[in-house]
Amino acid sequence: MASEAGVSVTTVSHVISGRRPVSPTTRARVEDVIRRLGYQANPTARGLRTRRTATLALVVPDITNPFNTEVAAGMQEVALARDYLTVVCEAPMNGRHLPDVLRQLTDRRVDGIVLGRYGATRRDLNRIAATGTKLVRFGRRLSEGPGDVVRADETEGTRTLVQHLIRTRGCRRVGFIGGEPGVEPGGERHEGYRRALTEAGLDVPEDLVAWTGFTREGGRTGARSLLAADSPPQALVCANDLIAIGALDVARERGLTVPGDLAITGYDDIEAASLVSPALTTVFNPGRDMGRAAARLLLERLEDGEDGAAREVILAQRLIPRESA
Amino acid sequence: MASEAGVSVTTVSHVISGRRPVSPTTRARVEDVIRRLGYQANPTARGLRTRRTATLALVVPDITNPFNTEVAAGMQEVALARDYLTVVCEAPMNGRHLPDVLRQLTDRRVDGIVLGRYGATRRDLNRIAATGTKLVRFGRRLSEGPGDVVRADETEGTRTLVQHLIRTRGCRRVGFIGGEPGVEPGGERHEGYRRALTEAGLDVPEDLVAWTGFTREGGRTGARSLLAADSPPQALVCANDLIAIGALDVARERGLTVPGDLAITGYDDIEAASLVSPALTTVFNPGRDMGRAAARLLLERLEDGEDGAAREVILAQRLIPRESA
DNA sequence: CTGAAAGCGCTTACAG
DNA sequence: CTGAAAGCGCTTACAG
Repeated sequence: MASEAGVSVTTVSHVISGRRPVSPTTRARVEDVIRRLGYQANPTARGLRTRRTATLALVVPDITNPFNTEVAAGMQEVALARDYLTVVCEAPMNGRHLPDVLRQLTDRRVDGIVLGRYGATRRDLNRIAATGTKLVRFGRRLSEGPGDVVRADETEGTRTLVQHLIRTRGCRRVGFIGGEPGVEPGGERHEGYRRALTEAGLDVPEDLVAWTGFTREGGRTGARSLLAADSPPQALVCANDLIAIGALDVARERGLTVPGDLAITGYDDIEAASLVSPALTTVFNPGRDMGRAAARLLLERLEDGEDGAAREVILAQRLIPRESA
Repeated sequence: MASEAGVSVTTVSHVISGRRPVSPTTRARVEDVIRRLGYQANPTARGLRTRRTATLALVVPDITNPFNTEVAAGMQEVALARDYLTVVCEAPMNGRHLPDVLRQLTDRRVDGIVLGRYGATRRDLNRIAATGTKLVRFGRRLSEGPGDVVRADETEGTRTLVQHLIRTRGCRRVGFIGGEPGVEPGGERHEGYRRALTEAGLDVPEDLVAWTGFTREGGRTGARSLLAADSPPQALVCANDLIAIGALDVARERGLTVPGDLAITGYDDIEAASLVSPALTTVFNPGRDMGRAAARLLLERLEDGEDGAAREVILAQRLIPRESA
């Protein structure tokens, strides 16, 4: 390549990187040969020298979860534009695969890791940090370890949803079906529900809150129990879409029209949310935006000389009004 | 590392690779230091020498499609066991991003590419082959270009599904709603439908076949038109789950019970298939198995000295009997 | 059974 | 404005 253009490899390197001035004529000649030969610097050799691999990794508990793939797509979108490759790795929750996968990644010298999952221990995080690999975590607070943080505002998302419910349907008795007790993001979503009711001057009816599980079955159980209350709810705010689909089942079995007799809301906007009948009013979790934000945080530290304190980016969620509320 | 153990880097390299005998004592000493230091050979340096990167790439039109992520998970499962990394890249169908993404991948010297999408031109394929990168394609015939092929037997899958329908529900008038005319895998699925009817000694009712689109709306249109036939169908075989969900909508709007008045089947087993009411009887596309098979084909050529002619692996599909038929 | 040395293809001080 | 050379950390012929 260098000999083709009649210059040294040094010069070729510099016209590609732009790290030092090259005379216009030389530059033109080299660029011409580059184009003609379709030359592309060997990333492996470059990586050996620079100790950079130009790759970002996303680690998730389940690569099959659509939210996670949205995150991956968002990361790839910004990474590709900066000539970084995005790799997605699955580290199933069961059996603590996470340390192994993280090790694989740091051994391969990826430049940055996005931990799109819960369940990393402080030790896992510290080990990553120790290798110098840049880190972004999802969903947890900044204080809980090294690395930048990206998260969605679940509380605000639920608050907006419940406001919509109150405004459009005029409900006054509003119930809540959470997931497993104590498991996030159930708590944050419950908090948003409380806040919206309080702000609207409504009671927060303790008899209309059920904690079951983040599943369709949990929704059925929860809905049956809340519908049995002395003064049954006009609306059911469900902590995720699966719960809401279970609540829909119960409404159908009771012959209740939705949203006429009973309004129902979900959360997450999984594919099925728009496929059930009536289609679910829900909140879309901005996975793609979170992926974008995470990649940007990484790239700023990797390429733009950012070296300040850890940062936390909180993204707004988007209300998806459909038929069920 | 080498100095720690009091041996040359040559020896360290050989105890790791096992490519030449090392005396038991030396080996033990080196292995001890490796363990103590948590030493791991730098893959970048190794790659520069061996011209191998120990990475496999999966290219898909839409990383968000659950089928594609299943494929990725299957690839990763077998790749990880052989210390290969799997990277997933999205090349959207619109705008011909594919050549760029492919170029990125070959520039990075990935060892193998799995093309999990339709729409690659002969030229794209030849370009990959020219770089020496191993290639596996999905869903097209062997004769259509270089590389090994993995595909699911869609015709057989539909045949099994329709046999099930006939056997369990005793239907004699069975309709078919396809996707866009001429677009695969609609044709293969239609073929399986025809075969099952013929084998059961039933008519293939030309007036009960509609070609619409692979969407819920397509299903609605198709179902309305077939239900208007002089002698309406007892069952509707739909070319995918979305179409079946649309058919379900129409059954509900007409007050038909499913499967009592009308049996309905889907194809693919998307998440929503088990979430709608009644749950869809459908066929599961073995994405994970296809990913596994693809990675194995690649690894055989990369690591096991396989250098024979192109191979085609055809995987069976799995019937998922649920409520709708 | 083991080691010294070349070389993979870059980047980057150093020199001019 | 440009080039010769060192060096990134391995693997692998070559030599003993």
